[in-house]
Amino acid sequence: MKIKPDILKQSGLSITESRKKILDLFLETDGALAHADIEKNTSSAFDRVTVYRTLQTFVEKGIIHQIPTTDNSILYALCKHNCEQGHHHDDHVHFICSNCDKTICLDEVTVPEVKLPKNFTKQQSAMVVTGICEDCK
Amino acid sequence: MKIKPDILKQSGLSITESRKKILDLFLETDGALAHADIEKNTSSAFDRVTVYRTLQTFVEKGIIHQIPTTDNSILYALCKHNCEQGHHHDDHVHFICSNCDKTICLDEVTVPEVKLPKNFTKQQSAMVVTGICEDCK
DNA sequence: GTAACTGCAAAATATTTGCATCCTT
DNA sequence: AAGGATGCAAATATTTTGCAGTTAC
Repeated sequence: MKIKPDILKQSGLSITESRKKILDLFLETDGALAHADIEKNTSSAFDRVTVYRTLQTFVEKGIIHQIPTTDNSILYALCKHNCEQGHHHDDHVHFICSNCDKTICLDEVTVPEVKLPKNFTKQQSAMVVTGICEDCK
Repeated sequence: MKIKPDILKQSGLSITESRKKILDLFLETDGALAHADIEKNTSSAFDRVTVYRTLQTFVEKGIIHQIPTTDNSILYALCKHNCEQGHHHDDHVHFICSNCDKTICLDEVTVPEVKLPKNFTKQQSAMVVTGICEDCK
């Protein structure tokens, strides 16, 4: 596993308490986190605004990516593969367990290609599968 | 095209001004609408709260479905096929144009099946493709 | 007439912005 | 020391809830 300071340094970010802590959370969580989860798990160690700004920065730098949800929230998960700044490559499937509500990145499952209608050009695609995860089985 | 009152009646909803107008909007829009779009396009003819409640009701009754987005909002689109109350079958791909920002339901493109890891069970799946649409080509 | 629906007011939440201060480099 | 990052306060925006009045059937 990569060491936190490295990840931050590689992205040209200064190494601060909040960034280390939030990054930690992602590294030790096997799944996606919502803004609320982060506030909860850091027990308000720092300002809500800082969380907003940190997440935004991490997305911009390609450290985490956003997962679309259907409930007026955004989930964030670590970019495990070759995401560069401003250019994400998270073509894996996201799985949301309808029992435990966890969101899991299925890194080994690639989003399949689809044939788009004529005159449509694809840039990115995302896929979210809902169901029962291995732990709740 | 189905006639509005029918859609409402079939869902066991009373036919009211707001429901007709919002349903109208969906019928004449070839694409998805966000809560904000609806408020805009009905020029505040009725309360914001009514829009929230109407959308919620429509989703419950299987008249519209939600499209996941990555920007803290929910998009809604008409269910064109066999959606029943409490049970959606919108296995088509959604396309978001990064130029004009419109979201289009590609009804003819079905979400492909993916092989999930052992012990994962699928209930539903959704797919969102970003790119350039036919109009912006 | 009754149940369902709407509008208004207000509460609860969530997000953004500006600025002074503090920390990292 | 300089630039970037944080915390605080406050402005906005969004969503939810309760209730009284209205409408559809």
